[in-house]
Order: sequence, then structure tokens, then C-alpha cells
Amino acid sequence: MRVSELARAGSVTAETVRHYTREGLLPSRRDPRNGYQLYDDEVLGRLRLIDCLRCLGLSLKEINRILEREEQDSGSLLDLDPRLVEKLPLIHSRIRELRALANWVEQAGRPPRPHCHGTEAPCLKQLMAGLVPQHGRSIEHAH
Amino acid sequence: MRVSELARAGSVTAETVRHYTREGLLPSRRDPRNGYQLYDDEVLGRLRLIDCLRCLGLSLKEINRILEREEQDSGSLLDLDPRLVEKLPLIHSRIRELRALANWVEQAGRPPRPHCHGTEAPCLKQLMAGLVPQHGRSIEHAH
DNA sequence: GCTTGACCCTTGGGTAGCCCCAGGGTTGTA
DNA sequence: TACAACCCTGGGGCTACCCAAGGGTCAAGC
Repeated sequence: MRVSELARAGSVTAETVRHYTREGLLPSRRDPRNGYQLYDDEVLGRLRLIDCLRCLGLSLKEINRILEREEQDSGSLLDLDPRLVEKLPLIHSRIRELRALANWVEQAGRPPRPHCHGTEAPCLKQLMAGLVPQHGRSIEHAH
Repeated sequence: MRVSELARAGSVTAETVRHYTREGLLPSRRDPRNGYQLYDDEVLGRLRLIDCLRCLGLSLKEINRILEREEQDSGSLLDLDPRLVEKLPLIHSRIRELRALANWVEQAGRPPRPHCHGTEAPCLKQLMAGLVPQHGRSIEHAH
């Protein structure tokens, strides 16, 4: 794959792919004929993983360390990177929030059924209220 | 609530809260005695929503427009902001990816059961492979 | 053979969304 | 009255990109 092909498949811009490549996050080789970057198919999964971890607030440097680390001791997975483990609560709350958001958008996007009472109209306040966990308990984010 | 109280509850830094406030994303009043920022409880949900939308790649400016827009015609929700609707596929694929990630971390974090074959050891490659949708179909992101 | 369009390269200068001081006031607790 | 833990307002710095310029590659079509 070439740059923009990978970018399209991974739903990022070509610039982003180049940036990740420069920073050593995406392995690539060069086409000797023209100097173009070439990527193996498996790099796509790597790209998606990077994008996922970015949205969890990890820096490219941290992500790089995780990828390197997890590739070294590929066999002995006894010690998973603690950075990932401590993100678990965040991941779960993110999932919950995104589900609430998706639900809300779908409800709001559907034309309102006339036989329903106005009170169930999905206004923004309802969504926002649904995003905060009960009793003001805090979620374990750490950007 | 004061700045750092809101920040803790919303799992962001106090700096982030101040930034959003400066940009007009978080409504606040001032304590006349000392000039401190004060926030209503409902602002917490708003903060979480902002964080959610940010992780979907929306800029603060876009988020601001969405919040303003959805607050104006609070009654007539006939026209939901198209920016949100077109993010739906992205949201769903994000959820899928985060679930795969959480699953993987949990599996990898658990100590390996000795009676299982080594082949099921959750290595990074498996995770990355699981992140890319079948047949290299692209996901609809647009950062 | 030449052009056109869609890619690719590198370099260099933005920009958004924060973070992190410094310098100074406020407040609760001991 | 001193300390810790908060708050304020600048202002500079950083990361992760985006974008334009100037120039090469390459297939399709005339």
C-alpha cells in the first residue's frame, strides 16, 4: 500500500500517515524505483490501534513505547504494559458515553412519533445528564 | 463548584476547564467576593459531552456551534445538527474498537491459564488484526 | 509524444488545544 | 500565624498535526 491508500483505509489523512511514519510508529519500506513509502497490509491494524490510543489521551511517545514493548516479549505476555491496564476504567466509561451519544443521535435523528408525549423529546440536557455517572462519581480519565 | 472540583468530577485538568471556560464552552459565574469561577452541577454533563466530541475529532469551535444550536431550538428538535448525524458510523466503529481493546487488555492482564494452548495467547498482532474491519473496508472517520 | 490528473516526495511555516510556569491573592485547618 | 491547598491572570512552550510550495512519477487518453 502507498500513503494515501493506507490513509483512506485507516480513515485518517495522508499527512497523519506520514507523520506517524516519521515518528517511527508505522513501519514502512521504500519503493526503490521512486522513493515512495510502501506499507504491508498488517500496518492498517497498527494504524487503527494508534488512533484508538490517541483518543484515550495517550501521546505518540507513549504509544510508541507500548508498541515497542509489546513486540519485544511477544511470547511472554506476563507483564502487560501498565499504561494500558490503568486505562481500562477510562475505556469502559468511554464506551458507555459513546453508546449514550449514539443512542441520543439516533433518537433525535428519527422523526418524532406524533403519538408520543413531548416530555420524551431527546433534548441536549437529557444527553448531558446521561453522560455523568450517578451521584457525581468521577470517571478515571487522565489526559 | 469551583474549577478543580469540576475538573476532578469530569476527569480533566483544571487547565482544561479554564480553557473551555475562556472559549465560552462552559457557562460560569464569578464569586463576587473573590473572583473565583463558579459552575452549576449541570455543567459536568456538558463537560463530559465536550470531551466525548473532542475524542471524535471535533474542534472546540464545531462543538461550540453544536451546543449553541441545540440550545436555541430546544423545543423543535426537527433538525439535529448534521455534524452529529454524520459522525454516527464513526461512533459505532469507535465503540467496536474500544470494546476489542478492552477485551484484549483484560485477557492479557489475566494470568494465563496453564491448561490452554499457547496459540490463544493474546499478542498485539491479534488485537491489531481485530481492529481492522473485514475485507479492508474503511471506516468513516474524518479528523 | 504530450498532456492531464492523481498521486508521491521534502521543506518549512502555521494552528489548535492544551500544559506549565511566575507572581500574587484567598481560604480552611492547626 | 503559618501552612497547604486552592484561586487568579498573563505569557511562553509543546504536541500533533495541517497546508502550501516546488518538484518528481506514472497511467490514461488524445
